[in-house]
This record gives sequence, C-alpha cells and structure tokens, in this order.
Amino acid sequence: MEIASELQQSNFASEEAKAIVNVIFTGNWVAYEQQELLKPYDLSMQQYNVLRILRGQNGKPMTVLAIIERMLDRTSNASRLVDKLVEKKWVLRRECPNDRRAVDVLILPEGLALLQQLDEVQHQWSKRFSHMKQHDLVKLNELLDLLRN
Amino acid sequence: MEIASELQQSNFASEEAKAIVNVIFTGNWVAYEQQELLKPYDLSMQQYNVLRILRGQNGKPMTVLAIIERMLDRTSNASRLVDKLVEKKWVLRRECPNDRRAVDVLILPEGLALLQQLDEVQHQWSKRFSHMKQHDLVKLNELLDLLRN
DNA sequence: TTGTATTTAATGTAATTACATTTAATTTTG
DNA sequence: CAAAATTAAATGTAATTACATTAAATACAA
Repeated sequence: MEIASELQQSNFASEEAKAIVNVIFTGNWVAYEQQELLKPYDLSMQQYNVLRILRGQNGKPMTVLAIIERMLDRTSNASRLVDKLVEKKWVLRRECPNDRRAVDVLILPEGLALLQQLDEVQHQWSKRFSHMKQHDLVKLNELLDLLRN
Repeated sequence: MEIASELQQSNFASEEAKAIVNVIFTGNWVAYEQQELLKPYDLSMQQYNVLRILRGQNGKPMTVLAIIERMLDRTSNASRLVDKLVEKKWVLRRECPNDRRAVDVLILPEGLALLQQLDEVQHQWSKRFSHMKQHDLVKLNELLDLLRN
C-alpha cells in the first residue's frame, strides 16, 4: 500500500518529505512486527538486538560500550538492557580484567539456544517478504545507505 | 555508509535480513534527527505528527480515533498526546456535538504558526538529502511501499 | 423499550526511555 | 608522583509508552 493512502495523506510537499515519512513509518511498522514476534519469548527488540550482537562475537566478551556502538537504537540504556538479560540468565556480566571500569558481557548457552529458536521464527516470518525480488532488496539497501549519506 | 559497516556486522544472513535491519536502523536514524530538530520547540515527534495531521484537515476538527489512524506511530497514546498539545495551547479539545463519546480536536492559530516556523526548519534540514536524486527518492518510496506489501 | 454489545476516549499502572548525575577506574598532565 | 581530566558503567528521575481497565455514550437486538 502506498504510504499516501496508508496515512490518508494525499499532498506530500515533495518526494523527499514523503521518503522521510515513509522511512520512519516503515521502520516503525517492521519494528512493531518484530515486537509481536518476540512477545511470546519475553524479549524486547532491544534485548534481542543485544543478544544477537553478543552472538556475533563468537564467544568473545564485549563491553557495554562496544555493544552500544552496534545497537540499532543507540539511545536505549544498554546497561539496563544487560541487567534484564542477566536476570533472565541469558548473558553473564563480569568485571573486565584489563579495565576495571568496564564490564565484560558474554552470551550464555541458554541465550544461544533462545536465539536459535528465534532464528526459525524469523525465518518463517521473513516469508512475508517473498514478494521482494533479490534485486529489489539490494536496491532498497543501497538507497537506505545512500539516504544516511 | 553501508549498514554493514555502520553496525560493524559483516555477515548478514541474507539481503532480506539486511533490509529488515536497515529499515529499522534508518527509521531510528531519521527519527533521531527529527527529534533533535524539534527539541528547541519543546515538541516531541509524536506531538509534531499530530499537529501536522490536524493542519492537514484545513480547519475541520478530528476525533482522537481519526488522528490515530493517520499517526506514524499508532501505538502511542493519542489521548495523552492531545493533552500535551492542549496544555501548550496549540490545539483545542471540545465535546463532539453529534457523538458525545468522541471529542473534536482542532488546531489553533498558535499551533499553525508553530508549524509554519517548523516548515522552514525542516526545509533547511532537508538539504541534507540533496545528494538524493529525484529518481532515487521515487524508487525508495516505491520499495518501502512494496516491502509493506 | 430494555438489556447487551460496541464504540470512544480517558485513566491507572508497570515498564521503559531520555537525560543528567554519580561513582569508580584509568589516563593524562604538570 | 599527585592532581586533573577523561572514560565506562550505573543510577536517579521525570517523562513517555505499553497494556489493560474503566467510564460514558451509542448502537443493536430481543
């Protein structure tokens, strides 16, 4: 559905104005879908994002700061996100040996197992996008990258 | 900057997975920029969105429900957003004559004046996207619309 | 009509976020 | 080295959001 009819707004000032609204709206839309997907697992999008970042480290620990640099939403409070993940026993937090200001955060086997479960859920969900050709996805990624400069 | 280097993530499972992350990240990015822009005006993005929706009505009042249908983030609490706008004297809220359950919300001249000011701010800001050709913007809008089906 | 269901908005609340401040450790500078 | 500046994370807080519930009005159905 065109963004114009989606928002019942016929008169965008420019294609640019429309793109800005479209990017925000579509981002919210995808985020909302993701949230719904994660709800049964008692996991927020931000927490999920942190878990996946940690998995990407292949067992290496990361400091909170390093996590923030890779987060999709960098304004959210990584320290408290890690709190939640520690509470749920999906990650381990410990003092960083070489810098006692920092903490090392590590994903635990339980966290990895959860992610593996979610990989399947995501895979099923992503079928929703099967109408997008590979070429469309490549172009979309290019244009989004271009938009951010 | 490519989303991969932006998030320091080299190994996306697929172009699709990358696009999903890219849409969320770029949406957050634009939203963050907008927020910064609006901060000096003591206006949140959601409030700004509601104000613009009301302006689009050209003086006609809207119910809260009608506003929600057009909001960029439909999960936020429109009733309380309107509260804030009423507090700041930018909109008027009154009982709807034909349906006393509903309320009519109207933008006030002060609200319109604020938006006019912000039009200029947005216009200046949008120069940030002058590297995007018209054709790119059209294509981006098409692809985002396509993504949502 | 009268009771039931639905609709519209407001509200209570718990959790989350934004933003500033604090604490503790490390680095830099004189 | 000691003092000052910087860095990393945690914390306090006010505002916002998510979610469920409530209240009031309207629509519907027997």
